[in-house]
Amino acid sequence: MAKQDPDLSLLFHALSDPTRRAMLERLAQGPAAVTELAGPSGLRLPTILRHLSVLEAAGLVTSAKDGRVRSCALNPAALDPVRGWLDDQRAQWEALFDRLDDYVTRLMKERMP
Amino acid sequence: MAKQDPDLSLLFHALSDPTRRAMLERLAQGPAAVTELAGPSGLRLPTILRHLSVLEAAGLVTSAKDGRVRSCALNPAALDPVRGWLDDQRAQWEALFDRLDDYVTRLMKERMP
DNA sequence: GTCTTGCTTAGCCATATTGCTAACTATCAC
DNA sequence: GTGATAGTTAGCAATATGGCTAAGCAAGAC
Repeated sequence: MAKQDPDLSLLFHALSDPTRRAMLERLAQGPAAVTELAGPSGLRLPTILRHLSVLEAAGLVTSAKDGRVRSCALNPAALDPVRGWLDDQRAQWEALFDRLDDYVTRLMKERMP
Repeated sequence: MAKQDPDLSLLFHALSDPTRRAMLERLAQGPAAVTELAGPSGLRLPTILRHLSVLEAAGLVTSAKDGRVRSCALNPAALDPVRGWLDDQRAQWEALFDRLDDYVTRLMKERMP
């Protein structure tokens, strides 16, 4: 058990901050400039820029500069590993609970034949 | 855009650490004691205990002490908010790309009638 | 050119996170 | 009771995170 899946760590960490989730939700409405992304957050631009760099490092967002405006957009494929991990976990968890269920059922039969 | 969804922040933060994900994966095989949970990680018990408390704070794991052994188990419902958020995001992202697609299609038609 | 706008960089501060060791408590085996 | 086992608590150190201000730079407006 160790430091595998750095991607997942980056992704989950990027998603763990409400400001960053709000930025993603804003971008789900369409591309936006940095100032627009800061929007109603009340945070300063440098702060937003750091959050943006976290989102970019995780691959969730891409941005490009057009003139003096940086336009930011979602990278829709980026959440795939997250979904994959969640699906795997759920599958394993369900298998576990099925096993526990079987176990309990067997116990019941043994005790109440 | 603000500090809503403290649950989501706790959950994503709990999932952002590979050690904690490994602990969850171990628990997906069945309940385990703390020492067992530390297992091959090479980390000391106090460290594991802190990770455990993060997982419990996020609601992902429950534990109870039986004699001198603390037994830990998954809480399968805990990931639901995460799945919910991901599903919402995906739906919005798809809607966005459909809109962009329509837009491009319309542009093409206007230019190449 | 000059000014404004939009972003960027550098650097500071407070707090949180992640690891550790050392010392303690509580149970179980004998 | 004695001793081993399983957690637990307290506290330390290094680093990461999230916010800020101040100062800089580049593009567009005039």
